[in-house]
Amino acid sequence: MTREGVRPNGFTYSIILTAQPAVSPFQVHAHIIKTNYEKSFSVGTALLNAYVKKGILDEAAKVFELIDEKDIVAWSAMLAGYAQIGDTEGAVKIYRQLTSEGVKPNEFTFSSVINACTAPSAAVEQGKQFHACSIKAKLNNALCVSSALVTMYSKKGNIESASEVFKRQRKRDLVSWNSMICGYAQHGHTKKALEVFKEMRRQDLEFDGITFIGVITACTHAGLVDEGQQYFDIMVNEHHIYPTMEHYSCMVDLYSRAGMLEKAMDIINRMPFAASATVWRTVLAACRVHRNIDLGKLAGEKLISLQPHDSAIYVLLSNMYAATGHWQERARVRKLMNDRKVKKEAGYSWIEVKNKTYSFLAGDISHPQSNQIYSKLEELSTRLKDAGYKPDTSYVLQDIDDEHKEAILSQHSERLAIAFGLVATPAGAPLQIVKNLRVCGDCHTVIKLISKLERRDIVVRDTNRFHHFKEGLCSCGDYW
DNA sequence: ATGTAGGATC
Repeated sequence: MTREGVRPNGFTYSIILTAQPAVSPFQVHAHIIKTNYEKSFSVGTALLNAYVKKGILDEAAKVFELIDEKDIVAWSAMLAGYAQIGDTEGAVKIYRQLTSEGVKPNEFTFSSVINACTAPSAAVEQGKQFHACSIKAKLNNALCVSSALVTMYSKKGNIESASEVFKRQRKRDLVSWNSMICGYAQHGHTKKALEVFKEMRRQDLEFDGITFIGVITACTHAGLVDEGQQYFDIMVNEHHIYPTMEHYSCMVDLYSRAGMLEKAMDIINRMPFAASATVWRTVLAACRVHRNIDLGKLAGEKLISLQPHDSAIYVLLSNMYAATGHWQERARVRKLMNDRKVKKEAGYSWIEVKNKTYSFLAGDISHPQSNQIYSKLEELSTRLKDAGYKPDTSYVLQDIDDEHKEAILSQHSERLAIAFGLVATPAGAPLQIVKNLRVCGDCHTVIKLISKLERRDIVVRDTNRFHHFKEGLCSCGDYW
């Protein structure tokens, strides 16, 4: 077109920027600058969105700034960019700017800003506030807003509100149903997840691959191995949905978590893809739990070759060697880690108290109320022991004496966060904790006891799922 | 004729 001397206009750029597979936004950007289309809101929005899809957010923000008259579509596109990278503060800032300039948010705006509130570090209250705003704007019933709300509430640990939003929906589409199934699945509310699925069947609705990811995950979290396999078969044979890598990952997780590692390997060997890092990670984690050192070694080495800079892999592998007393192997992995300058990700826990988020590292003493936190932990320690608790030091994988191990356990980040929650909130108030790693077995035992001793409902979200602790028991039934 | 949205396993 340009060779024949036809000048592109705004439509040309918008169309080419949304073409699939995506073209390089940098290249088109150059043409846009040359022909002076940077200020156009439609071209600018398409361009910034192209940068967002590539994850280049600062470039997207620069493009956004240059748009002359930013309409709600341009604002929403920028907001969606921040939401996509999980930058809650950036998204909230954009929302405030657009409303203060008198621009009226639409359903896309709310859907994105609520989506931005699903980030682990975002305060639960934040999402709730945008829910309220969407009600005021009469946009809360839009499909994309409702499903964003269901996902936000369930990811923030509030499955009751998620299901409330879902129940009140008069109109639903596939995404609405999938959001609810996946929410229940992540909370380990297997029965409810399957009930929602059954309701879809009763109404003769269409499913897609994501529906079954939710359903199989629900089975995984309850150890329903046969049922999980049945749903996979139904998906393939009755609904002719072609399983993706993600489905095979779920199946490998289903079997390996239940300790059926041979069956898991069978799937890996027979699936039509090379196993992804996710698959091997699942296997490795299960090998650590079920103490299968040979397979763990295989999975660990595969993983290290696939992702040589992922610290979590080295940690899992070295922990497995430590847990089985293979100290030489453990030293080898640690050395590899040092040689490659791979640093372990620190374990963090967050707790929200009065709309503020507090974060804790293991052994953290930086909090202003540190003294109170540690004396609460002391007090709890005595009461826990009276209640029959014995620390399980096998979760401490340093080669040190038992007394030190107990001290390390007692200062895990989730315990500090809970102790702070106990002293900083009124008696009986529920606590919500978020953790960036998996909760350890000993902490799991302790939190169950604390929920009983202190009469508190405690919800812990780790990297895998939610644990609802209540009256000495956990919703996961000790299977996670 | 063009630009913005929600649901996925580790």
